[in-house]
Amino acid sequence: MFFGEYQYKVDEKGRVPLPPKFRREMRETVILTRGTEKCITVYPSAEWKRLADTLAAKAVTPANLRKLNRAIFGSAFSASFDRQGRITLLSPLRSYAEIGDTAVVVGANNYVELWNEGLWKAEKATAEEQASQIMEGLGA
Amino acid sequence: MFFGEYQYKVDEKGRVPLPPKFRREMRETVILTRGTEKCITVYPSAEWKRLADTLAAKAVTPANLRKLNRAIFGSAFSASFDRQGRITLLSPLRSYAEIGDTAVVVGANNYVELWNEGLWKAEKATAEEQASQIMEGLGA
DNA sequence: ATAGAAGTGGGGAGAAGTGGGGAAAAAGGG
DNA sequence: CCCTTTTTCCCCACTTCTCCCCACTTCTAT
Repeated sequence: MFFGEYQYKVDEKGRVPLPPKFRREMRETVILTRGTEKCITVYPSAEWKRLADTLAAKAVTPANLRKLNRAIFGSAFSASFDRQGRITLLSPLRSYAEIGDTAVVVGANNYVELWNEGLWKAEKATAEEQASQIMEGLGA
Repeated sequence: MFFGEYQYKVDEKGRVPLPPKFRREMRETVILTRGTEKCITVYPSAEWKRLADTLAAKAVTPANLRKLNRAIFGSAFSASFDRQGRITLLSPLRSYAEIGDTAVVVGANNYVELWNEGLWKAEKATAEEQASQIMEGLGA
């Protein structure tokens, strides 16, 4: 389970450390994809396989499945940790998420997201608002 | 069950003791999050898991679930007790709750809150006022 | 009065964050 | 086809911070 929010520097080579707690849950290799929102999503490879299978099972026609495959696997990249616990972000992903020399690493249960600092602030504000509304509804 | 109000010093390293009675109910690890009001909320890990599950179950769409995940998991941090019964507050949480060199520890049934002294006084005043109004309404 | 528990403070070992260098592989041009 | 240039990947080194342990003081209860 991934949780917490951490800020790291991205060096000139596009390397970003992940928090030690996260590394321990990600054996060696991870999968990076474009998030639906403007961020990079990081999956442990086991979780990624599970997700891919689930999606494939939902495709109703072969043509549909091929399209899905292209979308899913086409924009996925694998990355592995160097001895310092960093992964290297490929430039297409990095520019998509608008990540410059700073990245925010966010744990989201069974996956991890990488955000541009400003974009994350905005997203976080709306996310917390929704959450607190739900909590009100729970009578908590 | 947590109740009572205690005042402790926060040392330079951000460490705060919790009352011995509280420690006994929190085995080793606790979860710290940003409170809805300006404070830090401390959950026993089991309690937090229950809360997280309850919230996540309220999601109606995948997009909604992602947002909730960010709010729930993104602002949660784990902490454990040192041999003196203290936990260390991470600076993002600490600055959010405006906790300097003093913290008020408040028991609130199944969780615990950490407050800035002044903010707590203000909150307490309004809380007591509202509570008595509510009790009137209940005929208690 | 004394013993135990709790509050408070500081120091040291180890881990984590950050930046740079060099070898191997890949790409491109002659 | 070979040589040159560039890029990628991996390893190393330095600094900072975190975590864990120890010590002292204060309070409480017997």
